[in-house]
Amino acid sequence: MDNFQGDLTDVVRGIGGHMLSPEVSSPPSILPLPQPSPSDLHINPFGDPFVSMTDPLLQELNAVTKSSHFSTARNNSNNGFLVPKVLEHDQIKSQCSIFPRIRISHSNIIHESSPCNSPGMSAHVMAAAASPRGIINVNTNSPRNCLLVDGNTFSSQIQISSPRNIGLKRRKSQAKKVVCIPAPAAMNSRSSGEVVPSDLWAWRKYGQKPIKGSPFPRGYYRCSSSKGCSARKQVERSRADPSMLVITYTSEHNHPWPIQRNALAGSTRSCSSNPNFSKSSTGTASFDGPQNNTHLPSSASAVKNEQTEDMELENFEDDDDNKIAPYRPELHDQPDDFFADLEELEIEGDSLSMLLSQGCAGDPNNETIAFDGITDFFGWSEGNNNKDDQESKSL
DNA sequence: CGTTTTTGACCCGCGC
DNA sequence: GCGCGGGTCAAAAACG
Repeated sequence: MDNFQGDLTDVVRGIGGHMLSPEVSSPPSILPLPQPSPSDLHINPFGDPFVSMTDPLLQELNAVTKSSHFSTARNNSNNGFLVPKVLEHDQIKSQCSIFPRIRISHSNIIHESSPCNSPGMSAHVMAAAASPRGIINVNTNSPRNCLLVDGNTFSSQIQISSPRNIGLKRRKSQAKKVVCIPAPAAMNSRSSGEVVPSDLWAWRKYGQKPIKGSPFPRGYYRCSSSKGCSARKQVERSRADPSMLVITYTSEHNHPWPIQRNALAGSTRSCSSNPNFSKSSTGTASFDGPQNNTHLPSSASAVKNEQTEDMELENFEDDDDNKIAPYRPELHDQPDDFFADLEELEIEGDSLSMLLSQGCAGDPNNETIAFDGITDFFGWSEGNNNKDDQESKSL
């Protein structure tokens, strides 16, 4: 058996995202972010061609990065700014193993309050876009898009690789979106001690394979939110940096955000490990429906809309496999019980609620957004360990 | 009971 | 054509 089997089994419901083609042997080049239209500026900071299938959490992250200029005047210890440094695929090195706690100031600056001392840390977003050659290189100097940072600059590297790698056939030519995220161990873990980043989509694991050359196995997940949904994702640890998780999204969701997470039984194995997935009185995971989607900080939901717009700018059409009608998430106004639900979350110690209460929900008066909610939401905060530990013990 | 996870087997693409 | 490696299937087990 594979000694590492447990490493990825728990990594699921993960972050939505950005892509990059793992098929590309050489590190993808860094792309300049497309210049968004004024209206887009609030939505798709990364110019993610897969926005239509991005998970809300990532979108939120995008929103954050977008709304901020990712300045990195400070990066050490406590006051360093958030540094969503996007590294080259498989070249992720020396990043914090833990997603930094992020704070968004009113001045559009993201602060990093994590112990991470690496200027580049956090969201490693790699986007793969269609390119005739597989890799597109673009550099964005736009303060808005480019999270340019070097030294103490903030680096947000967006990697774009073509979904259709030359020579690859159907299966391998599918457009892929790769997201690289920190994968702190022992967080949100199950018996295996693996991290379980969560998102609003319901993912069902359908396979796991050891990958040659990598000590870590790759987990295969498909969307279980809707039957017939072709959305899939692969989760594996970065070879270069085991502390990082590489999530590859394939295909798009052909349905709106799940109204309810179907899983009530088996899913709780992973879902329950995340305290942020509070259960409703009916036992339904809190982040499971369109309404719940809107429960995300406004930055997230707001982003969703416009990202969809940007999506059309990207190239999915070059691959037959991509001829999926762009998924257009239905954004709803905050439901009446929106804040009621938030309270529920807060009661359960959900940092997400804190995040919302601190301004992410769109309160312009709040100067700082405790982005801790993101990490907690993803189950990346150390606080989640407790529950996980408990769960582990029970297993 | 319904759903997910686990895991060995099978299928497929690719390089030789 | 063959072997390798990656991706998927599907049955059994686990879970609430």
